[in-house]
Order: sequence, then structure tokens, then C-alpha cells
Amino acid sequence: MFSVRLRRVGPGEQLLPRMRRSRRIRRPPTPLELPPFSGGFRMSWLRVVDALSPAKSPVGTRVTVKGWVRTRRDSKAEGGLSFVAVHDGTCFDAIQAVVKGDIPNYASDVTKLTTHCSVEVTGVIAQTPKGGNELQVEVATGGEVKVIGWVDDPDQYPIQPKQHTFEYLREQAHLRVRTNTFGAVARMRHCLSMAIHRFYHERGFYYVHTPIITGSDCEGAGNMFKVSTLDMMRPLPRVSPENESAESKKLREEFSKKPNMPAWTYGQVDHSTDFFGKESHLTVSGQLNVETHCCALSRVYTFGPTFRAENSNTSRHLAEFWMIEPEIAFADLQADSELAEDFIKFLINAALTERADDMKFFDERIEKGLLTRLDHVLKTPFRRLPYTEAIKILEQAIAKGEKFEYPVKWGTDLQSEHERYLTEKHFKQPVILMNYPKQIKAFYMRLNAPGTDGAPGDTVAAMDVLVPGVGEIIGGSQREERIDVLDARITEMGLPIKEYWWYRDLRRFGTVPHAGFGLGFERAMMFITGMQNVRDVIPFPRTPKNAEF
RNA sequence: UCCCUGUUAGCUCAAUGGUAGAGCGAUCGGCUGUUAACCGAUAGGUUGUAGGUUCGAGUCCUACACGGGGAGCCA
Repeated sequence: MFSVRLRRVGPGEQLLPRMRRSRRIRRPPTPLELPPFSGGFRMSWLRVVDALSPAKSPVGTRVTVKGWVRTRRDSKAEGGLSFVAVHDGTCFDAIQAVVKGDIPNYASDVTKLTTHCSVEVTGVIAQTPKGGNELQVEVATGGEVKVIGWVDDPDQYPIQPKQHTFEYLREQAHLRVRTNTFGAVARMRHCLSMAIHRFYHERGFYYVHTPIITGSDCEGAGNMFKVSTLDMMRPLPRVSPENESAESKKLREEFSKKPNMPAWTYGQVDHSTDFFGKESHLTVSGQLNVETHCCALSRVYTFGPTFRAENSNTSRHLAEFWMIEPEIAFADLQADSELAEDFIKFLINAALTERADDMKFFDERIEKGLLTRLDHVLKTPFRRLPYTEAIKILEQAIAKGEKFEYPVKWGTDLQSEHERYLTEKHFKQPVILMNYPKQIKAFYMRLNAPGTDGAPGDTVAAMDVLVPGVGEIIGGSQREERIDVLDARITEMGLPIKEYWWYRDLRRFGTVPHAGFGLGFERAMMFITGMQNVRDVIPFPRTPKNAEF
């Protein structure tokens, strides 16, 4: 564990390794294991996660940790001592600092510490008297507790050392990450994000950055947020040519020349004067764009924010959420569903192996039996089921006395209650529903051969992955690669075919069967952590009437 | 957007139309190698906002705002 520091070499300067400054009997462990090409960035103190690791910090090691106070308990024994739990977010646990009363600032500082004061603690790693391998840091003569930042008024600090409701903490979104639950959620978001990139990278997928601003209104998934630099707030003449006076025409033309002024034609904003020269929106999906790269790079994926302007108030919907959209060339729906299943299982495995501490907490405090449930999901193949079969199962359930609010009928979309019945009651495992009636699905989904699954009507190669507790977590399909069939679908659905010129080009020039899906990242978070509300698995949730923070 | 439901101390919740309370947290003190610590005391309130009914409204009525659950839409 010989540690050197490489510096940038100036003119005439020699590159020399510099010895660590500290030469104690027991050398402190390397604070961070740094990869090659590391430069000046180095931290001289230890992360709590390393201080708690017997391998990195054996008993007797002198360490410095920096973090925030979670709790403080005092004792009068041995002439006074305090137990200060210090956490720095690097792992679920805090390390307990046992501070003896003989350090100089004990009475003045240590006994006044309250929740979330920031501190720098230097002491010696020791075993706790009770817990088996549990480590703590003992601060006695020679050790130090330096207060970096006080909590001015502990009574005013919104995060008290007690249970808070998630609803309350949502209003304190800037502070809630300091709690056990939201710290764990934040680490899980990171863990799963990295796992997503690793999963695709290892399988030869290329990461594509699809645009966030889109000029096409043809992505076909819900209401969109408008992007504009025009100042819609100022009063403007709204006229149509028939009744426009010479005076108002002049006024309108003058207005149009001012910066950020919307011009109006026929009572509507003329977007040719807008920043992009046309009406533009925030993306609702990267799929159409990522298909272009799929049809050149074979295996691609996007992972980015997505925006839906639905007035949707449920525990599973956000106006701004993150979505992963892989797209594979030369693939059909079966391959697509296998990718989806592998992907979800990979994420579960990553969570269980990389964040065992946080997952243990979710299992104990958020959803009892979470680990058992996920283990079951890992070990069981997903149930694949044609839509037509699902309808039959639901009809049989009704015949047996199951009560649904909405009727079950081939050709209509399944309601939430139907999906929940299938995945939570009937199969009790993730279910992949495939081959939906074409009239309830998007134009780009591939038309199946007549009579597929014995369906009474036309179906498309679409799939939804349903999981217990969350519902639809993935929506995907094989894409229509036949230009004539695609054109017919676009026309049939009354969509503006001209707008799809570049999408259609993919079918005109060397078309290939291809398929893909979209996984809602926050829904995956809910599924894997057991958190009940999508607003609690994203740092700053954006929902109707709420864009605070 | 629709249906249901809620809004009282810093937080979580009580309070027949008749004097606004508890637990936790905070502060102070006591006890203790503590760890959801424990014991005692103290402070803390224009009952979401605006109207209305009533001798009297936290409580009943209306509107609005915001939160939660469900539905639709979807990931």
C-alpha cells in the first residue's frame, strides 16, 4: 500500500514521487483507491464506509472522518463521555464516535452537538463492546472533534431525529436526502444508473444521446411541454386578415419585429418567428430518434429525462422522469422480451450485491419481505402471455366470481385492476403481455400475421411488462419495418405523413426488423426498493402544481 | 381532469356546537458504555385561506388553495 502523489510537471521540473507525510506506527489506509490517471484529486480523510471496514481500517488504526452528526447521547460515566453517530452518506451506517470528556473542547463543543452539525473526527478505530464486528472510533486524549458547521437553531431544523412522514419530507426535498431513507434512495439511484450503463455496455450496445428538445409533434405519447423564447405574457393584437384594419396590421407588424414577440396569424401564434422557427417541445420519448442509430449501429440505448404534460396525479406518474430505451436491430418481439427480462434481473442483482446495506434497510423498514420477493423474481422466468390469452384468464376469473369495475373485452385496453389481477393475484410474478389489438397501440408497432394467437382481430407485436406492486414497468414493441404497411398505418390513424419523412427513410433504405422498449427508471426504483410513491425515488419530483426546488 | 379523503404546537395526531390537549422533537436538569436510551420540568397555537349560519365554530355550510388515496393517461 505504497502511496505516491503524482503532480503535473512544469518546465524544468522533474517528475518525482512524493512520500506520504504521515509516518505513524500504523499507517492509515489509503482513503480512496484511485484508478490510473489520477491527478491532484485526493482526500486525506477516510470515508465512513472505509472506516467501518475491518479490512481497510483494522482495530487500532488512527483515522479522521468528516461528516454530519446523526445523534448524540451523553453519559456521566468515566468523568463524562458522549456517543456521536457520524454519517457521510458513503454507506447506510453511521460510525459511532465515542468521545471522552478529557479532550479540550468536550464541554464547549461536543456536549452541544445536535443533529446535522458537521464535524471532523480524529480518533482510533476500536471494536464496540457489544456488537460482534462492529467498529467505532474512539476519541480520547490526542484525538479531536472539530466542529465545521453548527446547526444554529436546532428547534428550527426541519429534519428531527424521529420518524417523519414522506409527505412532510417531500416539502423538505432539499434536506430529505439527509435521512436514512432518502440517503438510501439516492445511493440506489446511482447504483442502478451505473448498472444500466454496465448492462448495455457489456452487451455491445452504444449509448446514444437523443435530443431533449424536439421539433416533431409526432412522437405520439401524450401531451407535450412547449419550448419557446417568445414572451407570451405581453398583450398582443389577435386578428384574422378579413377584419384587420390597416392600423392594427401596422401595429402587428411592429410587434413582430421586437425581440421575443410572438407574431399572430389567424389568431394563432406564428412559430416561424420562434427560436427554432417552428413549434417545438420537450421530448416524450427518444425512441424515434434512437431508431436511426439502431439502423446503423445495431444495438443502441438511450437513458435520459423525458417530459409528459399530463395532468396526472397518481403515485406512479411524474411530469419529468427518466427512461431507458434500448433498440436492437435484426430482432423480433421475442428477442425484445428476453432483453427486457435479462435487464430487470440484472438490475435486481446489482442492487442486492452492491447495496446490500441499503437493501437490508428497505427490507426491514419500507417493505417487509422485499428481499424474498426480489429473490423470487430473480429465480423465476417471467410469464409470457398473449393479450388474447390474458382476456380469457380474466373472463374465467369473472366467471369464478372476481369483481372488476370495468368490463373485460377483446379489443379494449386492460385497466389497472386487470393488470394488477394478472401480476399480483393470478401469476404472482412479473408477466409479459404480448400481441395487443392494433387499435389500442401506436402506429409504429409491427402488424402481426392474421390469426396470431387465435386472436379475433388484427394484433401488433407490442409488449407490456407488468410487475406486482408497480404495474406497467416496461412498454415495448417490434417496429414496423415494411414501408407500405407503415404508411398504411400512419394514414389510417390520421397522422401527418409528411412529418415522418426521416422515420420513413429508415424503411426505404435498407430496412431491418428491429425492436425495443422503454423502461421507466423511477418505476424500476419503486419495484426494487419497495418505495410506494414515485415522488420519493427522484430527488426533486415534478408533478402538476409542483416545481418547487 | 373526475371520485373519495384530509389540513389543529416544529413533527404525528386528539378534542358531543360551549375554557385547545397528548406523544415525539427542542431547551434545562437528573441518571446511564449509550445506541428508537430512560426520568422530571419548561417553552411552544390568529385550528390552511376567505366568506356564511349561530348567543357561541377547531367542530356546521359555501368557495378557493394545498396534501394523500384511487381512476383515466402512461413508463
